[in-house]
Amino acid sequence: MKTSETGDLAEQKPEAAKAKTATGHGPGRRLHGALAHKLGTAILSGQYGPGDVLPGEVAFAEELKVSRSAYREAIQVLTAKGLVASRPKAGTRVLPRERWNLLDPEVLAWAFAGEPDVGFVRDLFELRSIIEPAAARLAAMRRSKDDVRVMRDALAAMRRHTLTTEAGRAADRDFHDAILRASGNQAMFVLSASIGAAVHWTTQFKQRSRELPRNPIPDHVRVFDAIAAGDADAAAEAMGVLVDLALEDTRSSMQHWPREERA
Amino acid sequence: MKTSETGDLAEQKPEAAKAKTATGHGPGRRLHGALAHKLGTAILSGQYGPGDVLPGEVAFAEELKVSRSAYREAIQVLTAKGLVASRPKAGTRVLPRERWNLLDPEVLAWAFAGEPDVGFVRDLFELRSIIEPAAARLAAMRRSKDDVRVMRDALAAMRRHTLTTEAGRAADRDFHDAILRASGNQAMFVLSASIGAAVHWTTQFKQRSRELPRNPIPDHVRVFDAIAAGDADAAAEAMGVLVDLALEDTRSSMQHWPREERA
DNA sequence: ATCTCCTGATTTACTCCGACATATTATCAT
DNA sequence: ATGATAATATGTCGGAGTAAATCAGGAGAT
Repeated sequence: MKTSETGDLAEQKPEAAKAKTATGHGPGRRLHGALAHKLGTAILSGQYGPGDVLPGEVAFAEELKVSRSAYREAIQVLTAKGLVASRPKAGTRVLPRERWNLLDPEVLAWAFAGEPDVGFVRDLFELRSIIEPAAARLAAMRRSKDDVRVMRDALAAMRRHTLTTEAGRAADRDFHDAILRASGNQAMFVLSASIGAAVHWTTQFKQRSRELPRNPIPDHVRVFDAIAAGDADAAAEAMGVLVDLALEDTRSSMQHWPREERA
Repeated sequence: MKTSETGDLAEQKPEAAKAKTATGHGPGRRLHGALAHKLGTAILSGQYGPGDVLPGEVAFAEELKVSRSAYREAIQVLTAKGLVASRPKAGTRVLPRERWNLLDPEVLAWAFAGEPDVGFVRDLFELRSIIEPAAARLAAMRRSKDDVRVMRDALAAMRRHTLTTEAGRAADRDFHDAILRASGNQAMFVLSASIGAAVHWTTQFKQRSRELPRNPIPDHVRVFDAIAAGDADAAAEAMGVLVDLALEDTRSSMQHWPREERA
């Protein structure tokens, strides 16, 4: 992959892919970034639960073989994402889940780094089933010619590569991204980063379990046609079907899909 | 609750409100937190636009009269929220708006710290008009007795204090929070922090311009009754009306509401 | 002569270290 | 039980050294 979630800037640069972007010296990111990833996944995986208090700065930093500065910067990242909070004397403790910015792309990545919580995946799809049809409706009303072109290109790329390849999955993300962008709503487009991540991870899951049982192209074509034609109701309807089918595929590929009741 | 956006931990503590939470020694938060706020608002207000590169660490830290440690920790916070990215030699530059986590509660607070962008407010209400009716629908199907009780209490508090008081606005937030929570969807509840912030700031706006022209209680009662009765369609419908009315009020209180076209 | 590619030099962020300041909790005396 | 006091962990500071990426220069090929 071309580093999709690792925070890289300078995308205005035409191309400088030296193919050896992964320096390989252990942490690809900077040290504090790698630390934040390590601690973030530890928290998301439940290794440190809400209310738990982490070891003291000096002790923990020494245990992790990093300086206090690097450790503190990592903690600031986690604090910014609502995972932990620090106070003098009281130490650094993990906040209740309600405070976590679960829709933050990086947090989402951490959540899917290990075995993802099936309940959370269900919630994400439920959110998709609400957001994306509405976005498709707005996109049908507001899309520009440029939006349509991007969607058409992404669709063609999907057809060419199929979802079995990374390029195909990237095209899938591009397609959904283009719709969110065409909705003309900044706040909604921000969710595309979150939803895109969710789609990415779950698609990977489907991939892992078995061959794709369904050809996703026709569903996408229906959505595209409706948006291109400016038919808002049809776009929303088609997108609703698409998400439902994706949910169905994901559900069947996850062993036991619980209908857990909320506590 | 007091201190809605200031990151306080230890809410499990029964009560330790010393009433002097605002220490008053200038920055209420820690220094790096105050710095992040300062820089964040500067970026959100457009003082530093996307692509701009900030002064070097040493120079900027000295100019701000803080140590490089504090400055760097603040930058890590901004980086975690997608506002900036740093690279050796290249410096620290502001990322394009698309990368900003605009739904992060803290970022939202920074966005509303100055004169808020009317287009962005419109987008937030549009998002509300999509999320909240859907959440109300789910809440009608899944609400527990406890959820209903919380909503009833919040409604009573709203009636008692009215939206002219801070307590009343807090009750309003609690009401909407309770609905999002009752939806039984973690991902959706996370949005309540964002939506709640948006409601808070816009309500404050309405307050600033003139007396509330409309009594919000009846709308809320209709939503509550439908959820309590378990009528999903009625709940979604009532919530849709509520958001539309709130949008109408906000629109009329902002001088010129542009129907700007997207670039 | 122009362009490409490689090489090195400079600038900048990154990491580390040790010390002090501050805030909060816990302890102890009243 | 209440207040002052001490202990402890986070917060802040300043400097030194490392690693990395960009820019400039030069050798080579077109």
